[in-house]
Amino acid sequence: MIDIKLLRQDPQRFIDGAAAKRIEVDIPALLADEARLLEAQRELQELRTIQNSAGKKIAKLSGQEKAAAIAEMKQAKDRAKAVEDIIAQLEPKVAGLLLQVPLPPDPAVPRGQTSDDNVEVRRWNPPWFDTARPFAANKGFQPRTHIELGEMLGLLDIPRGVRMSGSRSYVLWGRLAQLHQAVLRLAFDFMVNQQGFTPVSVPVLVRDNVLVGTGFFPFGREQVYQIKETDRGGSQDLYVTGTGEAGLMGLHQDEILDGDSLPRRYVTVSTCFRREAGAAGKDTAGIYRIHQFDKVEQVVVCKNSVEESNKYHEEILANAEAVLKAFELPYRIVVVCTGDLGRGQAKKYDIETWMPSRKNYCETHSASKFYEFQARRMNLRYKETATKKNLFCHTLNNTVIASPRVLIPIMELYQNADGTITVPKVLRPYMGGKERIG
RNA sequence: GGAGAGGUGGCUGAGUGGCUGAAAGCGACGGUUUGCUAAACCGUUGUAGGGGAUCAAACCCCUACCUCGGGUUCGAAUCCCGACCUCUCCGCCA
Repeated sequence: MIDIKLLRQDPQRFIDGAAAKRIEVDIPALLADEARLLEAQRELQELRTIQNSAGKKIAKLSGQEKAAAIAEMKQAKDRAKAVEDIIAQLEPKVAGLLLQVPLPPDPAVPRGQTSDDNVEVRRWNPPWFDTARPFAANKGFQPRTHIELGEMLGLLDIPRGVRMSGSRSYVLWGRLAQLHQAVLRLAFDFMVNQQGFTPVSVPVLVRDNVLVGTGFFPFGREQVYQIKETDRGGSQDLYVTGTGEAGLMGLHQDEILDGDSLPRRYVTVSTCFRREAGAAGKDTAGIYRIHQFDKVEQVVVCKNSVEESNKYHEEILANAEAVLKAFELPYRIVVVCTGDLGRGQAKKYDIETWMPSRKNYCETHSASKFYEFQARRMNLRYKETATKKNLFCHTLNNTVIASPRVLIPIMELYQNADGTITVPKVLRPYMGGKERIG
């Protein structure tokens, strides 16, 4: 959520920002409604002042004087009632509209329409694989896809996954299931042991307000699995989170943190669920776009400072890169263009890892910077030590690793001519020393 | 699932219709005292919105908030209804 005061001061900035993000929102209507609401609130406040002072008088009066004062007070009450009705009508309207206003992108973010307009900032290759050359030139044989490899080895079982749970479901068997865990463990341990992030285990079942707070709702409702507890007498429905970010951000909802305790740097590993509504027919093969996966996610909650936000944005990006480098997977960083940015994001880096079967770099990570946007929705503040003022925090998040998607480049890049898969060196300690699968 | 009890400020806890944004204690912060520490003493100490003053802050005024929503009343932390949440006991299950 953006600051309504800033919107009043400089509406054009927000109108331009929404246009750059290709998001429709009627800002003039919002401002008009908000002005009417403010006026009504001011009037109500005046009426309350009258009521309050009259109330105190009445307590001291008696007889006819008292009766007269009471009659007068009744008038003020009736007028107040009318104004209250106006407020009751406008307030939800204004709040709903305000929730829709996007955070303007950083000025330096490249303007563009779709992900095709994202701008590459750098790429990295391990010594043994150059993405500029074909696979066969790098490894001396024609590659198989991760699906072919997985089926050949009997480790990736899509039919049984589909039988149990429908499309976009899968089963990992044996050493592939172990590799999946190894990837997560390494990433999690790296964040905790090397980077000093606080490990947290959070709910993946959350209430509506957590997802409104993180900015997924109200627009992402159809992407989220819903547990209809209200149908069976429950007080609230629950939602199954699509990322650990939700639980980590929800941690400090409605809190005022001690400024000296910032930044808070959290990491969690959680199973993530996504409906993938509207993605029918897209990426249907294999384990690229699936309904359930596991992800190590990092979140930073820092002070209300653009410099700090920028610093931690680079830091969480570097953390993810460090893990990919440890895996020796070729990747590139892109800056996501304005048209491809989410409503709440000021700037976003995607990390795209090379996938031979797709002959392209494909998104495996997404590092977002929100400034106050999420914190306002979450009502997440801190007390600044020097001024004792309560300020909204800044928040950022990034994937550390998401699996099984990252198993695609691992399987395909580490495959051997005979269809076996070499285990990346850093993962072997998590695989009981195993060097090769199959 | 059955039966009870209860939700007041950072915390503990008083308060059954106007003088209560809320006693008292604790904690925190500032100060005095002190060789240092501790103790003692004095003072300050919620949040949000609006208005005024100001270059800006400090500052001043108003309004709202005693879980939430409705109701009664001229007036509600206090009375009534509903919701939500917490705790205890029993049962059931992991």
